[in-house]
Amino acid sequence: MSSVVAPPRRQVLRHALLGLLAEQPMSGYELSRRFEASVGSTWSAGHSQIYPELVRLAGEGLVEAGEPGPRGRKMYAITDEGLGEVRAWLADTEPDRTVRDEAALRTFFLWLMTPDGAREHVQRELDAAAESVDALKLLAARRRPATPAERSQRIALEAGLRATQARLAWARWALERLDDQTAPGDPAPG
Amino acid sequence: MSSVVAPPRRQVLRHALLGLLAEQPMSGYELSRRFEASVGSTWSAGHSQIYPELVRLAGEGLVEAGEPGPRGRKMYAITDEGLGEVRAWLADTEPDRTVRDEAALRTFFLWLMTPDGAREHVQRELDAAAESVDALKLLAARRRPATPAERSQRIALEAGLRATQARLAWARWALERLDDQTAPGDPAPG
DNA sequence: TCATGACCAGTCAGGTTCGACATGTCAGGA
DNA sequence: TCCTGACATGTCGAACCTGACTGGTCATGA
Repeated sequence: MSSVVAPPRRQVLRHALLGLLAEQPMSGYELSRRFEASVGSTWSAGHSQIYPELVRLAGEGLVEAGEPGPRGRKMYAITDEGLGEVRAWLADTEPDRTVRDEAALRTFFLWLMTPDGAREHVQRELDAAAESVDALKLLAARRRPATPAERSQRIALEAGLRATQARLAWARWALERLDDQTAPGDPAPG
Repeated sequence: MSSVVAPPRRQVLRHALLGLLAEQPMSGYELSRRFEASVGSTWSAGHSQIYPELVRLAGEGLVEAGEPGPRGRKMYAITDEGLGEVRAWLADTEPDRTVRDEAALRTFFLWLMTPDGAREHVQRELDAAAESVDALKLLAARRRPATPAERSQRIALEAGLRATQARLAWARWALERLDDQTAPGDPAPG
């Protein structure tokens, strides 16, 4: 019955771009920096992925490209159709809840490391989390959000902050545990 | 000076497979189920990725394939070289700390959803987190870990549990916040 | 004047991942 | 006996993603 030509994949990137453009028109360069700074904790994309995607999006009428400006800069604005597309994606499709986190994966293999290597791994996790917590707190403490978009971002930021704080607490806990394991077993109970 | 032929990429999958095989020999099928059940919260791979990778690994002498058994089942065992390879990966390479999490990404675009849609999104996050917390707690409460591998897995599990609990708490917080936003603004202070 | 570094846009090869398709075995129940 | 569902392995095309390379503008300061 159906001669399905193209089984569409997830296309998270394009919808993320549309979502960012829904806030305000931006150039590809700006988009790529925003991607890192704003949604970077949940998704990532280099400019080599973003530029071609913007061209595709423009070809489909989901965004509109302006004339090249100062340094060859091209501004992209979302169209009504594009806005409809993100909204439909958000409303009608379920997110893929599989998470990719290499650092966390490695923790499963702690036992393959030397005792020092294991401690080092967890310590690095701790450092990375601590740094990230500081950065997120700084972001969160900025001016209080004024627009709906900023309010959403504040809520999303809070998710990242809490997740990272949990990771930090975990790393401290894990370090203690590793030390206990290295220390002589079965100390006499009080 | 250097005519670098092949810039090696991350190859997380192969090392994850080696790590799982370091614990005990397994078939591809078992590996693919283990992948989901054990490290599934941090990485994912379908069998269509695992089978060819095992063949490559065998070709490089990092694992050894046994003769096909009962239902065509093939057991794979890690070799000394393979063990060296995972260990080197763990000790000498830094993890890529970029995380991919589509559900979290969507939260940045809460403002593009209808009020009901937004609440629904967060509610689903809450439900998913609650379910995941239950599952992880069940896993964590099993028998106390006996082998080094099990102890590592317990520590890794704890990371997942804490992260998920943080997500659950966040979802509750976010729901309240969304309700406040929908409610009439600026209630007179006490 | 020249060098640096941020800004800005792209292309391309090659590795990675996903979904669909294909094939077959074996145990248990209807 | 037939069916179902878990077991078990595999291929393939298309989409996705990364790193490296290319080419250019503009402001600042040495």
